[in-house]
Amino acid sequence: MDTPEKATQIATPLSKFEIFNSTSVLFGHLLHSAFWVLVVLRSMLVVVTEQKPKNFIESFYKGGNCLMFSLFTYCLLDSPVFNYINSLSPIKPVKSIPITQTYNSLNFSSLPSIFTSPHVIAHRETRFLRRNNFSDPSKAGSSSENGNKVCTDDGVAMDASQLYDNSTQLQENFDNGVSIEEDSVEPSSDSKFVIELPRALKYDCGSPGCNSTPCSVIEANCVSEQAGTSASVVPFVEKDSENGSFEDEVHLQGASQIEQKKEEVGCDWESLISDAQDLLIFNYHNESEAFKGLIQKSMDPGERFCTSLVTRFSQNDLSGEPKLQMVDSVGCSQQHEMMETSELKEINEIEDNLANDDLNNCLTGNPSENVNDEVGVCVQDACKRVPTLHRGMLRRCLDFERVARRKNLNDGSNCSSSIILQSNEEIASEDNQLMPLRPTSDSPRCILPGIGLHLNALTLASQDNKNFKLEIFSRQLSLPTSTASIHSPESGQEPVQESLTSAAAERDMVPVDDGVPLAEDASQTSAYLVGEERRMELAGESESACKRCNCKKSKCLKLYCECFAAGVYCIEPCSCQDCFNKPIHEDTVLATRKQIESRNPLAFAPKVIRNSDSVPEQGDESSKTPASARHKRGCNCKKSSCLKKYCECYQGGVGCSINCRCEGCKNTFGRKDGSAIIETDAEQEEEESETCEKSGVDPILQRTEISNNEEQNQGSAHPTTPLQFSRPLVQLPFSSKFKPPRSLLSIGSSTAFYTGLNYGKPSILRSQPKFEKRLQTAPDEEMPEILQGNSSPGSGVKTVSPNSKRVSPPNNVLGSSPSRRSGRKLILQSIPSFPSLTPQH
DNA sequence: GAGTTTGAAACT
DNA sequence: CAGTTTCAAACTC
Repeated sequence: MDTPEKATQIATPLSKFEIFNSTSVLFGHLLHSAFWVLVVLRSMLVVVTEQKPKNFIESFYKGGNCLMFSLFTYCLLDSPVFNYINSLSPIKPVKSIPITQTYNSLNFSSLPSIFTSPHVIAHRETRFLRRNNFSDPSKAGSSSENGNKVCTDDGVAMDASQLYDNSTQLQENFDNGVSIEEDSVEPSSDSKFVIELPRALKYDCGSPGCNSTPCSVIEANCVSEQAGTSASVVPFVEKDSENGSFEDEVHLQGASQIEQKKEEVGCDWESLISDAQDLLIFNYHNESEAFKGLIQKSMDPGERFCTSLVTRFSQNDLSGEPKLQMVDSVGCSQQHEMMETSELKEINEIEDNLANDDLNNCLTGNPSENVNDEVGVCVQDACKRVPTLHRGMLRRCLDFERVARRKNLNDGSNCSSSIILQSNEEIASEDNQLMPLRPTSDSPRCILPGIGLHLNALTLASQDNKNFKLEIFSRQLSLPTSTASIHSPESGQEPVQESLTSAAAERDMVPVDDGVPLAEDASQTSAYLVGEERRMELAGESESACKRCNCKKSKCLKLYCECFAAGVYCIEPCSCQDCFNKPIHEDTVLATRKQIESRNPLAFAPKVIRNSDSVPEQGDESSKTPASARHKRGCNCKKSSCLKKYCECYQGGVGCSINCRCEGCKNTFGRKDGSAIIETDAEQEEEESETCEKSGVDPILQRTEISNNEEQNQGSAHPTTPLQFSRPLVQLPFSSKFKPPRSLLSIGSSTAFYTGLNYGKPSILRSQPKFEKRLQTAPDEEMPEILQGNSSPGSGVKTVSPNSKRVSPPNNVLGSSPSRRSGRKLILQSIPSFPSLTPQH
């Protein structure tokens, strides 16, 4: 180009050389186009013919036409002449990579494999749409994409030279601050279609989330890393398609690991797939997908995440219960096969987003840098991990109720619950894996909750309105934080917990918000799951929450067994003997449970009731203290003076009440006779300190309790079930006996509780101040009524909160915010159970 | 970890 | 409903 001749020619507007050059380029493009058109046609045919090369295609393929063409193309493209032309043309070797890959794929890869994974297709498709619209943002992703591409090519010996060239070129591009994308894209103007494919391929590597500014920055700095991350996405997909469970991989393996794996597995194959899939997109009409794409296009990167989620879910709603299936598919291979393309797509998408976002967070080291993205990630993350959560939840949280439901559902197409249960056993091993994670970090926890929730959300969504779904997801946003924490140690634990808690609480709310009775199997199941998820979270938050019995004679089928009482199956940590409280014996467990409930409907109800009513007895301070809550039946301590955990009141972090028959009560949380509190300053201080911790929460709790109280009357046996929803009592409370540390109890329980007024205790005037306080803090419409009720002795309104004991950890305080008020009622209903650990087998 | 204490749960 | 027994957690050493 620098030759004298060239220089002379420059004067002329269009020299022969240029013409030739352009012509050559055009020719090359035409060849490319032709080739790709062929490929597309083939792909289409394949799709049409049920993804199998048949008849024409097969003959064509076998006949060598394709091969011939490929060879021809390859020769042309690889020939010195073409190379020369290429060197002159704006189209850099980068572009040739896809071609090469294609060539390889055509010759050596099996067609079927290409189309086997709808996930991938969907995956790519989405990207495809996005990229087209966001040329700019794509730059950011492009770098990674290119990087990924290079990686992909690594596996191909043939392309070694080209790869080298490409790499060099890439490097140059980066050095110059110019993304490779530009090079490849620019030419696209000539033959858009041709370029499109390569680009699509790139997209595979790129994450949708990369559109965000942060991502671009990151990519610029860390191309290689990004590439790796992006690569990680693919493995998930593959895994999914192969095993039906990719979640574990994701969690267990770091992004880097996955990356490596991907590379090892077969870059070539992947690239091929990506190409083919992109092509397939044309044939694969997925309404939702298209819709999604449109939305994404129209939206800003930041907003896109949320919107996409919403859209996604809303779509799911419309489509029925695809999501649910999707989730289930994890545990149920059968369904996996049945999964629809749209579902798979969604999953893939989510995964991609998650992976990318996570990566971004990691790279930046500042997860919170891009709030929008983060949020999106979180949500997506939650979605992504749904399966995993399920497993986690399944572990131990299987509520007996669920089991019962499961039976009912067994036949049904709606296998959500059943699947979960089944998966329980199947996934036991997996769960175990997860377990270890808990202690180490929040990550596991985070994951679990999110997933479970997600599933629930999905289930619900399919059945109910979109709003509901939206809420769920929006609530799940909190989870993301936790997720982020996983990647970035920086995030404090508190935030995570908080997020979790809030998420849990909110989740609980979900069912309620819907306002849809959960009586029906499906709905119930979903609601149930939600509760379980929540439990899981709680469990994760505080190990103490985990039930670990040591039963020797009760076979864990009596309330002696904490696990059983809590409505969870025994797990490995348990030291029980002859344990029947396992999924294997679900029949027995259910029967026993029913029997016990028949005797005492409140048997599985939370023992501690968070109730404002209790206050009267104790006096002003009580209002501040956990004393506001009361033990359902009261203790009967004789020797412990209610100062040890032998005392259920003390254990529950609540003061003794009139209901207690204790002797020599010295309960620091509140004595049977309110006077006691006043007597000891030390005690007061102690209580106050505790109160302070909870002070923020109390109002809310009270409110919630109040609201609940209205519905529940302990006088009736049913109060236990929060069940406005018409849920059968049995299902309700799974509760209970969660015995968290005091602090936890006092605070956490609030969300889950089902509160009621204490048994007809005479209300004391002293309580008045408390009431006032309540009113101020929690101006609920219901409050006044309740208060009145409280004031009237013998009102008989009691609280039965299934999970009263299972309160969320102290950290929850933060998590619980006034904003949730509306949801609280709902939460109570859905919360029935407790978090459990891994299911044991 | 073994033994004791304790009080709820279960039984009569 | 009260009394007794059984049971497993809580506690102590």
